[in-house]
Amino acid sequence: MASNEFQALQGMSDIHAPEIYLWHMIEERARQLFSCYGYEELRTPSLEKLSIFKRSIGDTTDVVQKEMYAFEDRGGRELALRPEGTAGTIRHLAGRGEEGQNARVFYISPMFRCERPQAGRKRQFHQVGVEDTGEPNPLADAECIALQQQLLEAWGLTGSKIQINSRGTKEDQKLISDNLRQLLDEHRGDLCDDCQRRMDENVLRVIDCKNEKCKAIAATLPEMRSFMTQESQDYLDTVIETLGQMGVEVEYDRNLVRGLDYYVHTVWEITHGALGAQNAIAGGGRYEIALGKKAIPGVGFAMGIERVITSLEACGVTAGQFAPKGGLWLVSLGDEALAANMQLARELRGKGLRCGMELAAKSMKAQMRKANRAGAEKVIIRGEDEIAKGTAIVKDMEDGSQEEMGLDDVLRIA
RNA sequence: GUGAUUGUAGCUCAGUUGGUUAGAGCGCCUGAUUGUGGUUCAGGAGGCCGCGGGUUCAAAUCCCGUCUUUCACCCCA
Repeated sequence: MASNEFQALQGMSDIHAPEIYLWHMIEERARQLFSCYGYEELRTPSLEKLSIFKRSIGDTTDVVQKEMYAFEDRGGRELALRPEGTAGTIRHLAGRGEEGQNARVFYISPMFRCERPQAGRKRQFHQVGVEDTGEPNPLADAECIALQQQLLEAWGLTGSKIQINSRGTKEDQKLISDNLRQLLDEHRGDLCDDCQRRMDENVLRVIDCKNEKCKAIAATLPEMRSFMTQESQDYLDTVIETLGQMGVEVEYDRNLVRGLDYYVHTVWEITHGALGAQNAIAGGGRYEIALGKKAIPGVGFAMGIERVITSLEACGVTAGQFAPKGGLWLVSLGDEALAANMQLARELRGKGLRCGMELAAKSMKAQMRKANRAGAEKVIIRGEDEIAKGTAIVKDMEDGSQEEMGLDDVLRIA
């Protein structure tokens, strides 16, 4: 049915079986691993004040300027659907005072960005992310990256690559920007239009521009880290060294900067070859976010579930592997048996068993076909004859053998 | 937001230079002697040809608009 009437909005999709079983696996394993690291789940509203995003993500970023679903509600309040999870999480933690300054929380939630859809880019997409608040500490950054790596392993994802870099402190960033602006000034005319704009708004973005000319110019510049204090450089080295000791392989990328304003020090990105142009399955970094007077420092990451799924499929991990299978199927013959079997099914299901049955009077053949299609391991046949005798026939769908037995025995076997 | 691309049965797709009742495979339903699935055989149901206009004696097919799909730019997870 290709009619628009029944279609979800552009760039949004209904997630249904069997794919949903992959989602379940992803979410279950994430919750389990996060718990091992002492993270607790946080569910914040999808809708927030627009100002929350402007202040944390950055007023001039593309995400805020042209990708958000922002609107006025009936009371004239400026609101926006969250384009990412960190802002709302920090809003929540900031309200918890001291407790929020040293917290570990994770979320698994839908995010919204009003962009043109393409491979790996939906208007409603889903992220699993964590935030670990606390004063800057390279070990915390390393642990966060290691956790992320372990999560990928738990999902069965292989072939991903972690790239890491540092943006330095806020003070370093001023120095870096000033220096870059000065060095780039003579090349200004050779830069692409976007980068000419970025020169004033956010010079750092010039460094990771994909335009060939810009790339060539960027290659002539000194590494970003060379403009940072020794302390900041040591910070990055410690993160990388610690990860090495933990057996987590990362690749230093001198041009990685990432687009959101709140990042300081460590930033990283995980990419996977199975993806298209949008090849990042995850991104993360250390940040400092000031919603009130006091900035909240922390480190965190977010992973795009849809992109993880694409990558998993390339690794041979499919939804079918996690779909429920087996179970029982109850076959009834005659109205009386149908009514009696409703009660039997209720009992079996109450014991935690998967048990299907046909609720309309259908031929035995039709019921058997359904049982087969449902992948039932055993079929319990209980028609009028069996009810009169107080028995049921249990048939093994694998080898076709069957046996008539008392109802009590049926319950015991099931 | 820009550029390209797609839309025909539940699914995957055919459909000749516009020309009769729009097809296939898979799936679904019903049968092949009484109450037994998968394989086989026979039969059957199921389409506003995305939607709205237009051209024409005639449109799934040509033109315009619109929505949608996919991909890239841009941006990011």
